[in-house]
Amino acid sequence: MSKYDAIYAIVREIPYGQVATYGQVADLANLPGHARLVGYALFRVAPDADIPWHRVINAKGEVSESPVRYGSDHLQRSLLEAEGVQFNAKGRVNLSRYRWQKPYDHETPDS
DNA sequence: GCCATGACGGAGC
DNA sequence: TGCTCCGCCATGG
Repeated sequence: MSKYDAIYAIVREIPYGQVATYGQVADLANLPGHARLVGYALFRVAPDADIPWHRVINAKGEVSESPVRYGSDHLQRSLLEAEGVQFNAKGRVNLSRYRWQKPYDHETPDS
């Protein structure tokens, strides 16, 4: 699970009131394109670690959920709202506004 | 060891 | 904007 340690580290560094997409976390965790593993990894460790997993959402800006989660989506949304993240009528957030982005490193959105 | 599934992403229609 | 299909990797039966 060492490789996932990077994922946990990234998620753990997500600041208050901001969110990150699985793809973004995957990229920052040196796992480009493996967004699925990020979600899977979080699913396996979330309840067992002190990680703000509720700040990790999908590229659609919507809080992902699973039949097994059964209601945790409500909790995640509540936590995000408590941090100042506003949800629209479709239950999605404005990624352009709440998406977490590193101050300045090597990664740039575009040119 | 193989098969099916899954907190996703991106491209196509 | 919304839905569908494909790809990628790890886990569980």
